[in-house]
Amino acid sequence: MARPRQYDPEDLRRRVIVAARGLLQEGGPPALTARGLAEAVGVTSGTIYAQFGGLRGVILEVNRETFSELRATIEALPEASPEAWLYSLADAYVAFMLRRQGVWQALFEGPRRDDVAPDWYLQMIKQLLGRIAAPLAEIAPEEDAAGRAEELFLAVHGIVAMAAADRLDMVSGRSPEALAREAVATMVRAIAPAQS
Amino acid sequence: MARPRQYDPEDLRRRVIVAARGLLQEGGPPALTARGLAEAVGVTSGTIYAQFGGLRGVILEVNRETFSELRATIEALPEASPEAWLYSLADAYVAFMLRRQGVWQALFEGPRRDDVAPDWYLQMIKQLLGRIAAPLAEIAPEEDAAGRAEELFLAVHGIVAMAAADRLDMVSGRSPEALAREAVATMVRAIAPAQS
DNA sequence: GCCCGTTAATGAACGTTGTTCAGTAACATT
DNA sequence: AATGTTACTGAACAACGTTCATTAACGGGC
Repeated sequence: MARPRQYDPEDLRRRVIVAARGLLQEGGPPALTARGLAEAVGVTSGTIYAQFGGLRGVILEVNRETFSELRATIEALPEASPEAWLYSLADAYVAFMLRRQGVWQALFEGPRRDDVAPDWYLQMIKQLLGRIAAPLAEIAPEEDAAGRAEELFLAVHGIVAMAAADRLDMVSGRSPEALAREAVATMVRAIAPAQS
Repeated sequence: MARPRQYDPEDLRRRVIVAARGLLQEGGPPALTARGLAEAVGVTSGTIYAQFGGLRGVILEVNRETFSELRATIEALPEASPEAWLYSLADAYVAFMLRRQGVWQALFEGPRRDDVAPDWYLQMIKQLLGRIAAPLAEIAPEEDAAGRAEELFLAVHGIVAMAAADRLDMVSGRSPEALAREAVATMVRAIAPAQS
């Protein structure tokens, strides 16, 4: 009852997202333009608007995948003692960002003051915080693990955000990995029960 | 030997910077457009380009003032014990950002990968780090105060950056002030000599 | 007194951006 | 065959940063 789809919509979505990630990766957020993306995929910008509702929609889907991969990466971390696991999480988190700097920048770039974050955004963060809280609770049962997890996450976020913007060297000569590990160490030292 | 300046260049620079801060403050970085700024000041965009070399130049001057005010704010903090001073620094830092969210966002927005930060940028950060390191050194003389200062700064930066982007509520229900103070507390607890 | 060199400032233009939407093309149904 | 419905195009729009030919207005040289 209609013109047949020239592109399989599922396939098209995938190709758009892949192309968008490619553009972000090599040129950062400014490289992700509607026309450039359309050309890379082989359609016109109008088609992308029909499918995603705009560039923000595309970025949102890219971010969804990024978060999803981050979760998978974390789930795949080998089991270890609570403390050791926190270190490997810090390492993995930094490495994850470094391997996708351009895409990572899109995660935090330009959220306008009035747009609401989708639910899955919040859920992903909540899940990540839970993953941090668990080992902290084991290390120091009498501490507020959830609160400490927020704190540790934000500390590492500060490091990673600076590194993602290529500005970490303004603050420190150390590598983001070293700084992230130290943030973990500091938290552990602060909450570990005194072992006189 | 030439057309007289229609505007006192010094006065013009001031008016441009003030207007730019106003636009940033009420609409964030997207509100700072060449034409909008020119109209707000009462000149044409070409004049701004002649004086500042472009929008980046204007933002740079705004940032210089922001940094300068931040330094002044910190210098004006009342003397106190090392630990108490760190808390008031954390408070002042958060309050400073909250009172200038739009301007603050411009500090970290869109530095392209290839542009170098001016010297005074680095100097301001170095100075701030030094101000953090001094009380840390008093609290824990045997620690690497400079390294710890970097660490604490980055932890607070993570909090403040999230809050500046109106995204802190995705991570924590607590206020940025509370989180920043806790970051200080954690650092102090981690490095304070064991007092058993 | 007149002209001219020099500089300040304008504002029209260029290219690119996100976004929209009237068209067009192509199939399913009647 | 005619019609309805949908997918897709691509031209258009407004706004952006930026450039630069043009204009305006003065001091100094003849």
